[in-house]
Order: sequence, then structure tokens, then C-alpha cells
Amino acid sequence: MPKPPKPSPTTPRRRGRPTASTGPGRDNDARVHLLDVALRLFAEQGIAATPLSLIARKAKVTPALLHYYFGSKDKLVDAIVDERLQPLSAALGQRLAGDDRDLRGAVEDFVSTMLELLSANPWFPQLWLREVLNEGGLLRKRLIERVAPLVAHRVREVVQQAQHHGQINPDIDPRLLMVSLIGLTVFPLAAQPIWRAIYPCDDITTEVLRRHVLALVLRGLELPDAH
Amino acid sequence: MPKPPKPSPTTPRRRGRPTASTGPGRDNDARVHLLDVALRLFAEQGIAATPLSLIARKAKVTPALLHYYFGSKDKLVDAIVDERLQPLSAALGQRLAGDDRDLRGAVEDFVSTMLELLSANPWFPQLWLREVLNEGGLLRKRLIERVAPLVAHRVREVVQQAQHHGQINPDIDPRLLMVSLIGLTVFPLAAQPIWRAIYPCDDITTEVLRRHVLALVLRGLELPDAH
DNA sequence: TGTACATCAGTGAACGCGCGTTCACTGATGTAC
DNA sequence: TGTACATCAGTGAACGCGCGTTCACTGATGTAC
Repeated sequence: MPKPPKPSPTTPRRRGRPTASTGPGRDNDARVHLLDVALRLFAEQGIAATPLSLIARKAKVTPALLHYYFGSKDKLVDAIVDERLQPLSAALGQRLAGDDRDLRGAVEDFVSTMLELLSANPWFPQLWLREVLNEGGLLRKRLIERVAPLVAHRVREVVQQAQHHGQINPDIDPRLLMVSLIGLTVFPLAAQPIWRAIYPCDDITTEVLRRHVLALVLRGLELPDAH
Repeated sequence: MPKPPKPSPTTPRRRGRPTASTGPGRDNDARVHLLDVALRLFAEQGIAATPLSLIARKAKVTPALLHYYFGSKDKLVDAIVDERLQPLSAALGQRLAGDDRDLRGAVEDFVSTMLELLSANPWFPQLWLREVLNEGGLLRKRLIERVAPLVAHRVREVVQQAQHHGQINPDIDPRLLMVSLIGLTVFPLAAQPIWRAIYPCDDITTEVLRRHVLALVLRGLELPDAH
């Protein structure tokens, strides 16, 4: 057992070295560092293709230490999902399922929030794509069951209403808009290293990407010209 | 050596069993079947996560047979890339680097061709995303060096010219349009199982997706209204 | 203050297992004479 | 036509290796008295 046993409430005070003042293990510097290293490697080359020995070497510790902190590779992956991916996914979902704005405002918020959070966590898009697209991906189930429906159904409703009132492009499919918006934000960031290798574009910041996507989508949502 | 030695030209005719009339191994039914099974499993759960033993079991042969035909796992992956992914990528590139149409026609062709070829090969999007986004992905290098530049530079030029003549939305970034188009086509198809699980949409065929994407993009490229 | 000791983070060496791979072998299929 | 044999597709059992994992152990750090 790596984790120390719970202190019995009958014991007034435990003998020996105390548990690092803030509690055992949880918010440990070494633990956090191991998560950082593992997360980077998982995002770069995939979970299955990353041996614990590599994580250990990069973090300059022993593979045994990874078991000391996490118990197993599976549980290390769980920890990454629980403590890194899941909170970010949840934050995204929360900020997107928000209040009743008009469609333009909602879309602008969606794109902006997405790009902002994803740029602040560059490892996210790749790992998210891999985990979500993989048949047995860990995030996939949670996404389908919890995060996605909330956001997806809201977007669909707002689009349907706006179309019903003749305010936006009637050729847009209400259900596919959400998919398009993700494809326009998550994919470009995940593929960033590739298109940056094709032509020089140091001037393309996240803000430039944001303006490009919004220009395309907001214009795309407008009613076609009558003719 | 799995492959039979080249017949010496001095020998008028070889003794023994002939080489299956069409030549050894290359267009073998068993070999093709093994490639099919391997491709399916690779696309479903990733290359690193798919052991040869699993491929062998699903194909109802021995793992040794995979070495008999391909020599090693690496070479099996090479064969998949060379004989399945690469031709499709090349076909895509060829049909997209096409002649000098106007921008609207080019975009319409791009989206249509992409969706058509990808729908006909449902395994492609997932494997393509994984191999291209992965740091050490096999297709990544080829894509960056050979396929992408041709298409990407053409799209950029056409967009720049159209913008210069004031024909399309000036807020679109000429370099990012290609990325957006891929995000709007490859991603939705790769993520198909997910959004189909979120709300019932049996009626969303590839044609519906095509119309949706084109409605969004073609309208998005138009000049903003003066006001 | 000093000493005994409990607990800590972390290690080094070994373990079993499953992987990719090898190799001697087999029965079937065809050719040569 | 019959027989000897060369080559075929494919197998079964074993191999070495690297993986995730285990476990006895260590020096450092702090507490109790």
C-alpha cells in the first residue's frame, strides 16, 4: 500500500514523521511533476505507446516511484483524466451551456472560450482527440453521457429557433453546427504543428485564428441574399 | 526469408510447384485479407495498442503467418500505409490540386471530394487523424513534405487573389482556410459515432453533411454586407 | 537537549507475462521425366 | 500414367526482450519522552 493508512480517530496524535503538514501525497510536488511529465508524453505519442520507464526517465526517477504514487499505469491514466482532462472538459461544458443569449453571441462565446482554454492547455487538443475518437477511449463515455448532450442540445435548440424566426441561414443543419464548431476549433489547434511546418506563419496567433473562424462562421450563419 | 528467391535467368524453367501463376505473394487473397483485418483493428484501437496476436486471432491464422507475409510488425504497418492510406491520400491530393477554377468551385470540389472518398473508406478518417496528429506518425512526414504543400499553397493563392479582387470575405485568413476545410470534413466523419450517439440522426447522410458544410462555408466566404 | 524510534519519500533488483520474432517442420500442390 | 521431388502456404513451440509490477530495503525527517 503506497498510501498511508487513515489515522484512527481514537489516537490523539500519531507517532513519527507527520504527513507533510498538508496531508499525504495528494498535493505533492513530486506527484504533480510526474503528472506533468506523463501528460506531456501521453499527448505527444499516445498512452499505449508511452512506457512507464520513459516517463520515469524524463522525470529522473525510478519506474517504481510511479507505482508508489499511482499504484498502476491504469490508475495513472485515471489520475490524468480525473485531474487534468475532466476538469477542463467540465469547465468548457459549463461555460458553454450558459444562459440564453442570441445565436451570434452564443457562437462567438463558444469559439472564443474554446480557443482560449485550448491555447492555455496546448496538450489538451491532441489528447482529447485521441481519447475521444478511440473506440475504447477513457473520455469518450463521459463526453457522450455528460458533457456533450447539455451543450449539443442547447446549440440545436437555439439554431432551430433562430431558423424558425428566419434569422439565420436555413441550409445549416441544427445538429451539425456543434460538430462543425468543434472541427473548426479543436482540430486546427491539434494540427497546429503540421500547418506551421507547411508555410511560415509565426504571425498566426490564437487571436488571428479566432478572428478567422468567427469571420467564417458568423458570416456563414447569415441569411443568404435574396435574388 | 519468406519471399522466394528470384529465379536465376540461366535456369530455363524452375522445378517444383510454380509461383501461383501471377507471381508470389503480392496479390494473394490471404495477404489482402490480413491487411483488411489489420487495418480495421488499427483504425479502431490504434496501431501501438493492437498486438499481432489479436490480428491473427481475428483472421483465424497464426501470428507466425503475419511474419511469413510481412516480415515484421513495422513492415505490416508500412504495407498498410503504402497500399491503403498513401494511395487514398494521393488520390485526394491529385483531385484537389486540380485546375484553375474559381474559388467557389474549388471549395465545392474540395468538400465534395473529401466527403465522398472518406465516406467510401470509413476507416480512413480515424487512422488518418491518429497517424497525422501523432508526433511520430508514419503519414505525418509524407503529408507535410508531399501532399499538403501542393494543395495548401494553391488554396492560399486562390483565396489571396479572390480577396485582392474584392470577391470574397476579406476577414478570412488565406492560410487557415485549408485547415478549416479539413476540420469541417475529416473531423465530423471521424467523430461520427459520437454525435450519432448523442441524438438520433439516422437521416444525416453524407449528402446532408455535404450540404451543411457547403452552406456554411460558401456563405461564409461571401463579402460581408456593407452597412 | 539528547536519544530512540516511527514514518516518510524513494530505490534497486528481481519477477512474471505478453509481445514480436524465429525456426524446424508439415501436408498439399504441382512439375519433371 | 506413375513416381520422385521441389516448392508452396501455413503451423507449433520456443525464444529473448521489455514491459508493468513487486518487495525488501535505505537514508532523511520529524516526534515523543
